Amino acid sequence: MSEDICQVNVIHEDRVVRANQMLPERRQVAGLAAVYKLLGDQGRLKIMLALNVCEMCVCDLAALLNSTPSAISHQLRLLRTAGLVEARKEGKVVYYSIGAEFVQAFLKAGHRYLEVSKTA
Amino acid sequence: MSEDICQVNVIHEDRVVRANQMLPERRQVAGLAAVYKLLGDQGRLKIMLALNVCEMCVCDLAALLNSTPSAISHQLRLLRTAGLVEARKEGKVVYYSIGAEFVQAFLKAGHRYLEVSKTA
DNA sequence: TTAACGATTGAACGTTTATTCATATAAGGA
DNA sequence: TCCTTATATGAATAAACGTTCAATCGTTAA
Repeated sequence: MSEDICQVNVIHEDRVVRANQMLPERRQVAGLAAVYKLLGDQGRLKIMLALNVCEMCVCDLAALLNSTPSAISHQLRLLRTAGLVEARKEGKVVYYSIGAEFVQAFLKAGHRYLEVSKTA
Repeated sequence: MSEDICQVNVIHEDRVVRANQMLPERRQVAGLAAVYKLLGDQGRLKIMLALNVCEMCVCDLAALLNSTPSAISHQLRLLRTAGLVEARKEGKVVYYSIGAEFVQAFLKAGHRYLEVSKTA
């Protein structure tokens, strides 16, 4: 009867140890995954790509995505909470724009992917 | 009684038109979102970060993620179908590694994010 | 003040998704 | 051959997710 908690039979312990040392902390991986997840929805990704062109209000985005202001607003709240977009209010209208510089690095990686997948 | 199919009141039609022209085709946005979505899970992201260090077998990854070979195998199948990883069989052991160059651009964007979020 | 509009919110619904468990395949060693 | 090990797979369950609908808030114009 083994005392191991983990039943997995590690084949290459050296690799596991090395990878484990290279991995960011749990919290950081979680934060990074959260960003990817937000970009991993077609609607939200379109929003981000659109805001990368120019700032827009909720109605504009709803028209662009052929969706409803309510649905868009829900998505924007998620993006805003994560700091991916920021809001600016002008009268009744709320304008949204890209919220942090690092976001563009993600979108740039996306564009590279699109070029590759085009030629393939 | 309006004939508009879309009930949304577009405020800045010029912006909507411009953003619409800049957006990639529907299929491409979908493909890109699919990649982000795959990276948007903590487990899969860890797998990708680990494979970016060195190739590993299913058992190694299971040990690293403190998970089961079955769960890992399911995730690897998704990553493999999307071309994010590739498999190499050697005897009973299957070694997985990063499947395409563009993947590294995504992970690099991720690292930039981690640096920013550290200082913040 | 009232009405109209842009935006937000909360609850409910249906769908998608990750994990688990049991089973199956495939390869090596006894 | 039979048993063990490394993966893979399918079905089932529970959690997470996106959209919808109805209601609400805040602002501007009448």
